[in-house]
Amino acid sequence: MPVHNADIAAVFAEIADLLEIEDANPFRIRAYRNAARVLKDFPQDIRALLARSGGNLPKLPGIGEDLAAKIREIVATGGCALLQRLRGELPSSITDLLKIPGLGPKRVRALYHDLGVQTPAQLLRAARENRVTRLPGFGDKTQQNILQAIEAHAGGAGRFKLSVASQYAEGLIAYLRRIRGVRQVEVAGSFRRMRETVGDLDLLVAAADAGPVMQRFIQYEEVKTTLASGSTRASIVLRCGLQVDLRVVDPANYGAALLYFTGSKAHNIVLRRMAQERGLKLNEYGVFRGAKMVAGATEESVYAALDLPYIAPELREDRGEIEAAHAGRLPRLVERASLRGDLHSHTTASDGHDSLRAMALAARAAGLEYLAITEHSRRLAMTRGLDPRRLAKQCDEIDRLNAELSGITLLKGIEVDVLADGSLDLPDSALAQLDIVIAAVHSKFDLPRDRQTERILRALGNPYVTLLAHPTGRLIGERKAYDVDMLRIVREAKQRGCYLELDAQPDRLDLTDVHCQMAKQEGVLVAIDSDAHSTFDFANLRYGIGQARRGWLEAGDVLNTRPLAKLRPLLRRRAVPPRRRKA
DNA sequence: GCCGTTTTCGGCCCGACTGTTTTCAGTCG
Repeated sequence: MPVHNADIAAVFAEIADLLEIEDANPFRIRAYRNAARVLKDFPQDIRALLARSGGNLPKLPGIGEDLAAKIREIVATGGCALLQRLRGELPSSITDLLKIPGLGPKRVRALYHDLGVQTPAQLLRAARENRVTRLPGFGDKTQQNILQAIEAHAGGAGRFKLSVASQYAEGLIAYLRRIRGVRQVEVAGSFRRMRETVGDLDLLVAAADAGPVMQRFIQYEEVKTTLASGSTRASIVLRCGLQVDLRVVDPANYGAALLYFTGSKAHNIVLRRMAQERGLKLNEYGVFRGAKMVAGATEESVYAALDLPYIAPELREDRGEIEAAHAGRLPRLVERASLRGDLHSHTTASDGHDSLRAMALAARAAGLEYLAITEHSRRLAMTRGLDPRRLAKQCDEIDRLNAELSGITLLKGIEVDVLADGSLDLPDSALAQLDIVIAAVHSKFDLPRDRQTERILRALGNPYVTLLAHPTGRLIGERKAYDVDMLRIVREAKQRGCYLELDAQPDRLDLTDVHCQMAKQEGVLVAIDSDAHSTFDFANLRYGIGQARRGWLEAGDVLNTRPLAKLRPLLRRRAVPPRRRKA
């Protein structure tokens, strides 16, 4: 059973949970949580790394001798003696109780020791039988909140996709802006960091008088329940199940508050420590030397007080951005305005909703110079995928439209299916006439890792393939990524002169941020594509940009920031098989 | 458990809100 980075991270996360319930040293607990986070995001396969280096792990932040030994143990045995010991002392299922809002380690321990409660179901029964209130520190209200939280949890609120949360955020922002005295409104939190899903919305308002804002907020028409409501802070749950936290601050503190509520938590902790080292204190109101505030009105002022340049929200994950900022090596992140074209789109010829002409005009209106039309191929029958004859016909239509339209150039392409054995769904003769060939996996998601990887490597070996579409095939919250060795794929792409796609559909966002970083490190360009199936879908490019920025990509790392004249040679190089390229 | 221009010990981020208490522990972000 191969051990992946996520498996090691899961072991450390469970150890942290169990240690917390045992009331262990909080800094020891933090060390395990920190290690879990570092490993989960680590772009290279630790197991492979250990195998190559003869058991030597490179120095990772927050992982010292002891944790490195545990990583080796987990990779070698699939388990961890410490976790086994902890599970002997506490049932493993008890960590589920920690996920219930309102329950922390202290209460979970009391529930287990005094009532024998090990699972949410048992807790539900205990609360219904009125046994929870008998515990010291638990009152009627707490029992009631536990009941509600478990029932809400069963309803499966979970995390919301960024694009979905965005719809609710827009209505709320407009509502809050209309309140008298409100100067600024912004969504902070993971939403501002452009994470692919968000657990809640963190709204920040600048206003001299918080009272009216707090009052109006809990009166918002979509509020289902109010979880908390103080003088400057409140939490509500919308009817859709999305939790929204509001904080109102004075404009003088807005920057510090925005920084604080944007997070990530890990980023904030590092900043606070830096403040301490400089004899300062950083909190959500500002940077203080003693009682004197030295910064806080803007985020820039706070970073400057810590001798740092401004760090973009998408980078604030404590994945090296603070070190990079300190060394003056922050990336100049790609922006939506840098995109000159889009290399993946569909029309009514396959499963798109709009005509070739409509898509061309919409792309132009979205500020793009070129758009590749890349229908599905015949294998994907449910999308009415193209065969060579229909593909040739579409190429003729594209020629006619290109002659007619100005300000936009259509490129001839195909999103050709990669068959189970890695061969392609269309013959080379059909691919040879195109500007761009995108290879895509739409079937056989469950092949074992080696076969899935070999399949994709073989597809990249076809001399006409230029781009690998949505490389892991995941659908956020619906379908897991298929099991592939992404590093091998990235390196093969480099070798073959191919590129990887970041599909900007909010359901896909595939490549992930971590894989973007991997591609950059290996020197492989990424294409940020809408995969548009309608004229509206070009708006999704912003989510792709967000993901790319989280992956540290600069304009130069993105294929389709090139103007058409510079793009064509990059595509053409692949379109000519090496053996025919003689003088 | 990690870490080090305070270096092998003694630190380790900070404040709001709730509920159950009568001054604060627990939880959350």
